[in-house]
Amino acid sequence: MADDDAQVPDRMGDPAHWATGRLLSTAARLVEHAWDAHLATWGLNHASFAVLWMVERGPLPQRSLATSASVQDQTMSRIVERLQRLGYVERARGTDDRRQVLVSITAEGRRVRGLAQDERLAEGLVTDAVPDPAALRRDLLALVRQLSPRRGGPA
Amino acid sequence: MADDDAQVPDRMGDPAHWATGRLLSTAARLVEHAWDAHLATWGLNHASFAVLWMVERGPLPQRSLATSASVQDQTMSRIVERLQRLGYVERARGTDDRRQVLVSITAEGRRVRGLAQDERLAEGLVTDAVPDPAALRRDLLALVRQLSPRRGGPA
DNA sequence: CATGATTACTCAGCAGGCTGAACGATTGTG
DNA sequence: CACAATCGTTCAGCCTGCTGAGTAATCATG
Repeated sequence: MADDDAQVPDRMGDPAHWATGRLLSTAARLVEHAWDAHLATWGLNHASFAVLWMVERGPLPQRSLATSASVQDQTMSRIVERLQRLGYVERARGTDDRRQVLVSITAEGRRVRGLAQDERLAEGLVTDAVPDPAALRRDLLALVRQLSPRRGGPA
Repeated sequence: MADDDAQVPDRMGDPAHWATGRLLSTAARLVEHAWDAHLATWGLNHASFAVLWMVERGPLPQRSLATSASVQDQTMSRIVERLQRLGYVERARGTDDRRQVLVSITAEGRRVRGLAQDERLAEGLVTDAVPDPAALRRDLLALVRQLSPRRGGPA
């Protein structure tokens, strides 16, 4: 068996032969990795940076953060816990609905968020490598819209 | 503060305003999730399925699997360990180079891989949602090629 | 042949994802 | 007011991904 291929045949060593889903996952992971390397300077990563971005305009319920980010509540809970440990956000019980946990950014969190922000780097990671960034955005957006669990969709 | 927006302002609730990297990560995770739901029938997921696909043609060193999949050796080690636990692959020390661990597929592994294969489902997840799947593939391929750590690049 | 560098892999530990189960606060209903 | 249903969050546990550190085999060099 395997009489005409090297140890790692082109068929699998070359991404050109991968299924599109695998291509998508790998590309995402590579971009994430590069972006995380930048954010690590302030103890942040792609997930926690996105949270800081969301709460910058004002306190939000943790559940809202999870929904917007398309992750489970449990996942968001740990991300916020870590941000709190770093001193970048605070958590307080909601006043009108005391079930909620309101997440608000601290002064230090706002400062760090501003420092970490680097549109040029972030977008450049993708746009510098891709022939048609606008088309890519359009396709990714279509994917996210299509696959996001729509609450109250076609009953 | 926050005098003119609802609890979750459009600015962050609507993916159209996200950075491209975040769009990419989210799209990848949503596609992965749907594909994993299918593979879970046989105890597989996107990572382990890819390994079965790679070793189907013959035994390969674990390191080669890691490199092809663009993950760390440690990550691949645990994926293979789990596949071994499921009885889908076997591990054997290399004969010529006893540092290597050669991963080979079992009969059961081959059978399950065949059952789990579903090109229509896998590709359809992406192509059914996207205007121009070919352009998406081209852009993702460019990203992977650009960001993959090239060993022996410009010295 | 002995020594040191390199290679292949494993172990320990952290973080982001997931599911399932529990818990407290709120809301609805009789 | 008591009680059940619901909502928001947390806890436990699993998998994938990462880094850092360690071990064993191989290779290169003197």
